[in-house]
Amino acid sequence: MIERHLKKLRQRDAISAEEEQAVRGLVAQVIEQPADRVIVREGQELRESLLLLDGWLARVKDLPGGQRQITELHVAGDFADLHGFVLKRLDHDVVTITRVRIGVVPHERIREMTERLPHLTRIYWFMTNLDAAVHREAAVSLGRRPALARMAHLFCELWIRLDIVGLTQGDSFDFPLTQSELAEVLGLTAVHVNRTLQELRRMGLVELHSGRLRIIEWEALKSAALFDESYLFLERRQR
Amino acid sequence: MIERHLKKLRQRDAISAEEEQAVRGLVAQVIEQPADRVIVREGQELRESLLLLDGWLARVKDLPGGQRQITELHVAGDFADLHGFVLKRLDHDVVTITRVRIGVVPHERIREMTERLPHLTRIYWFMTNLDAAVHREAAVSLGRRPALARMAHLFCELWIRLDIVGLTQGDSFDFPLTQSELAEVLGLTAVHVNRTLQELRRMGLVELHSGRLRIIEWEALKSAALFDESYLFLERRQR
DNA sequence: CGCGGTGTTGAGACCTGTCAAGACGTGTGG
DNA sequence: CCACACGTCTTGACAGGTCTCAACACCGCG
Repeated sequence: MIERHLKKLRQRDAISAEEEQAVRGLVAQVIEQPADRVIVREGQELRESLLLLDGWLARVKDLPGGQRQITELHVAGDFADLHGFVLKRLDHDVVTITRVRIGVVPHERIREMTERLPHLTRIYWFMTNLDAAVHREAAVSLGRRPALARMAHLFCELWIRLDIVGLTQGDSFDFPLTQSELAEVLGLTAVHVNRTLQELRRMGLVELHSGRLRIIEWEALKSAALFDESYLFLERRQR
Repeated sequence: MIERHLKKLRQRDAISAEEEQAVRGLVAQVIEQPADRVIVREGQELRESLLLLDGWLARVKDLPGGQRQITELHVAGDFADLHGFVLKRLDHDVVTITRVRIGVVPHERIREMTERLPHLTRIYWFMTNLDAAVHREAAVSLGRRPALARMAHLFCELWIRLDIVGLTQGDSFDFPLTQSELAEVLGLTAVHVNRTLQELRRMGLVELHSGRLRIIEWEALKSAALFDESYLFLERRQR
């Protein structure tokens, strides 16, 4: 199941046999968690990071007053809080969206990797920077794109990210978020998410029901979103 | 002038004499650039990163249609595009706000550092993750905070970041952005920035004229912004 | 003295939010 | 098997924050 993670790495750079061994050796144990659980709390002292093997996670920032902003969604293959390795605590919670399987990676092992494998270290450094690039694109969405384009953009991004790790089937994929959770990602209210979703459906671009998202018109969806995938750094090259 | 950069590092972890030497050795040359110049273009192949020694930079993402989102502001001491070292190209432009002095750091030297100095490498890894934490806080602002709080929050953040590197004087600091540029940071229009600024002034929280921002009521400004500095990771600890 | 960039103001439109109620669906217990 | 409960989704009416467009004021600079 760590295969998905390796796929994600190999999409961006070559991984040697020795490095692959090191990656496989990172996971100390595999645990499961049910849906709707806080699994890492903001500020908590960290000794390990979480490699998501299966299911969906979200990174959530709370505001006094009960509002929340989901700053990133994570799917199988993502290192959800690798940044915690150097930050030592997080500025947000990590919560489960669905039931998940997680590989627990002790910081001790990552640290050992940084002492021994500089190239692999640079790849993981790259991965946290890719994460930041996704944040920046989200900032553009939140700052400048109207609701419809914002939602369309998210769907495009998720399609590509899931496709890399083999989690799309034909023109659709599992999409377990409720409309309220979607609203927390998009910086909208649940009511407006509902109406925007209907609009996307009425335009014949996507369909979403019972936890499954179908992209009907990929090209039209992309242009509604003004989507340009270059911020996902899909090219493979020496890092 | 690289002292400001060292200050910023030392705020977060101890730097040994050997590491300090390495940091000083990163800069190959110092160049100057006038205001309002694009100095790194999105997508451009990178062989060096830019350490800002003096002045202000912005990282800008363009949308087809001419809209722009500034995803981060940089002040003296910031490594503006350290993430470019592993990304190899940027997903945004880097532009000058003011006249700047910049230390040019060849990637070759950073790479050499990653092979030889794992602890310093982790510190720089930390710095790019700090950058991402600032992005996340910006996402909360853009997604959830109304204009007034959003602007107040930015002013609080800048005050702290400038204070770390010794660029505040009393209750004020140089703030060279035009209202249009401020709008590009905040995801607002210039007109609304103007009105919001008047509101903050009318409330007696800040004053801004001729490129200088004065914070009149720090506590009131913080609470108007719901500002909590913990996302800036100001504590010093082993990384 | 005129010009271009910047800042300011007003009126009206529009997108998104708020509040409230009801529909739907699925799991639970009687 | 039905009744109910709870979360989720949907809908309507209305409010409000922010945008758009347009005009004008201000100011430093050539």
